[in-house]
Amino acid sequence: MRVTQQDIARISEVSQATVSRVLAGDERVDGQIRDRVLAVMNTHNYRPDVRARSLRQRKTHLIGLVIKREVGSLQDDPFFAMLIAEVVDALAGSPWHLCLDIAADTARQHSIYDELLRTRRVDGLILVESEASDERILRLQQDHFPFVLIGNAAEMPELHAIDNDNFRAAEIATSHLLEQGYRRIAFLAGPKTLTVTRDREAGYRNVVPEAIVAYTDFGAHSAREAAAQLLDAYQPDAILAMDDTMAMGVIQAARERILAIPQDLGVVGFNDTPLCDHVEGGLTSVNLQIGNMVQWAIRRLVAVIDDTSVLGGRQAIMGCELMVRGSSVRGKL
Amino acid sequence: MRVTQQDIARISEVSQATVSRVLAGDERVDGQIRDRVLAVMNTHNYRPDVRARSLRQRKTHLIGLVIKREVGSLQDDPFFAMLIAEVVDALAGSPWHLCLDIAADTARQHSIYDELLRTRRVDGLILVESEASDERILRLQQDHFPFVLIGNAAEMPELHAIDNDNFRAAEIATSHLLEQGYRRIAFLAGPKTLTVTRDREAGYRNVVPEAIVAYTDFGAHSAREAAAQLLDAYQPDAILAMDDTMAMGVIQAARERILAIPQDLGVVGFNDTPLCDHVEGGLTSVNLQIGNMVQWAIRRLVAVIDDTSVLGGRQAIMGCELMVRGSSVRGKL
DNA sequence: TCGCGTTAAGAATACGTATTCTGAATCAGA
DNA sequence: TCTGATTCAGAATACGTATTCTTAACGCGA
Repeated sequence: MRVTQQDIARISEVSQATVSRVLAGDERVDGQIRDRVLAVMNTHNYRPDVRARSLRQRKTHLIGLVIKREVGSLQDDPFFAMLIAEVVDALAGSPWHLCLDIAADTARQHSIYDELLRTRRVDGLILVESEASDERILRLQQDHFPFVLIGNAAEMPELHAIDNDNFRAAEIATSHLLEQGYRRIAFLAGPKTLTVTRDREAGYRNVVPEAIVAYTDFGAHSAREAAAQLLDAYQPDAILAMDDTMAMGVIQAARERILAIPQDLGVVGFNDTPLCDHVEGGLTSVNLQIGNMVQWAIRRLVAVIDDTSVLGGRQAIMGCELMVRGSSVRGKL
Repeated sequence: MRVTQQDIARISEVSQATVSRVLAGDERVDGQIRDRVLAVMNTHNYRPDVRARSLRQRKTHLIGLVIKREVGSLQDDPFFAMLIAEVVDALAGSPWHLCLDIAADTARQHSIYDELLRTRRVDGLILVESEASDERILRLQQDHFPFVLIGNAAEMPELHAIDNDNFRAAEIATSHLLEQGYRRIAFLAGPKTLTVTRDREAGYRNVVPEAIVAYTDFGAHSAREAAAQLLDAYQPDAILAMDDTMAMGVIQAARERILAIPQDLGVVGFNDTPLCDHVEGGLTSVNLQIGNMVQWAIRRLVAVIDDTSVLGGRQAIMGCELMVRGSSVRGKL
């Protein structure tokens, strides 16, 4: 049988309320009694039942991380693994725990919402890669449910959100390719509906002399096909891909055409994942400081949950850094 | 304010108990009343509070997945991403949710145990890559806490566990290299304490004419260094690596030495991760059917939690399949 | 018509904790 | 010495649900 506060109280010859107070570190309880209760707790290996605590305090201390993607993309794209790892890391040692859900299709998304917040399983949500007009966000808002966005939310300044400066990131990456002497730089973009796609495309267009853009789905496979078409139709001498996984697809397409990297084709990705080191000579990529973003998001989310007054604005933009490796460096021509 | 069973009861002009019964699909409640209550639930958008339910039923419907690795290895090694993805997938649509924790150091591991099971946050645990003499397992056993192992537990047949046939897997991979004409085949092993390492080493030794073994930590970086030493000291013509990530390290080391793959060096990995497609010509790898393992583990865990009589033995061994790609095929010499 | 078994819903309770309410004891001030 | 404030711990309650206990109504056989 499980040992409860009632048991501890009986053995310590105090009331259950006192045990609870000791547990909470209440100053008003007498030192001698406190020590006695603590000792009993210790010998009986007591730990409070989080289920009862959740009911009473109306707080589960669980944070939901909801990713709107195919479950399989978790394997293909290290970005999400990085994200999850950072969340786990940021939560380590805190009283908070992670509840993870991933789904792309709308029906499943809705059931996740039902399960996670309407039943009050989690205290707050972190949303990743939501679209601008995401109907889920409206539901969360009208339910007054605590949540934080990772991704662009410029159109809704009342939301708590953190994002990269994707415009600038694409500018920097494109400029770098120009400096390296590449002239026909194509942008292999993600789905057109995502704000992250639009932001980067805008940054790219702002710098490039002549824009060549192709939209495709995430993943190495789609990227490979799209890159093949791009290469055949436009003969670009460099491709900026939406992420490293797609850049790998680009590299595969280049191999098939016996294009040497970086001589014949410069390639740059995003996210600075471990994939970059698996490319011969290294893959140039934009580091988006996911760790910082996640830390901000969690700090903010916890503050919202605890109803702490939030310092600063509701949105933040994280800087980024171009990690130059072999795939984009051929020296000036 | 949140709508509760009490509210539904009041509006439907029945007792709270009846509402609860309707929710449970209790046959004994009158059809007319049931419809009325359901209608009220619907219009008021009622969903039961999972916190109260957890307390009452002594069940949180949360499953903990505990990975004993550095948090960072989640990014480096797609294996864990695959594992997590499979768990999420297997849980989708079920009443169960995933609580994820990752940590390598012992202190943090212990606090995870405190947090997850002694406070009854989760109903059961899935453990991955535990060592044979893992002290955590003893604690779980004496607490009678439901858990399932993914990994070898042959020494403890009373545990519920599922594993690959790692002996056979290593045999198959090694035999394949022999068939391809490789003669000096080295095994780049993981930490010596892990049973998975020992099992595979045994399978390898069982087939190879002359054994060359090096132990190292997981991850591409350690593998690269270890492979470099291996190549310089023993001039093997093929290397069997513990996983695909380590195989990538091997490939890097080979590149530095201008060794062509597969001509000068054959390489085989484990796990059949997406990394395999990122290698020129493809990386040969052993597919361990993680999906099947995870499904077995979860089915079993849920059965143990629900105290359902378990059919079949307590342990199962999953088959595997060698996915032959370019990195190990040079035709017979 | 009486009594008993059966059915169906309400009343009451328990799950383990945090917190408010209550009361006894102590202490300070006059 | 008495009064009122203060301190500290116990009693009581609530959180929202599931379930056991209880009771009222009904049907059926004698």
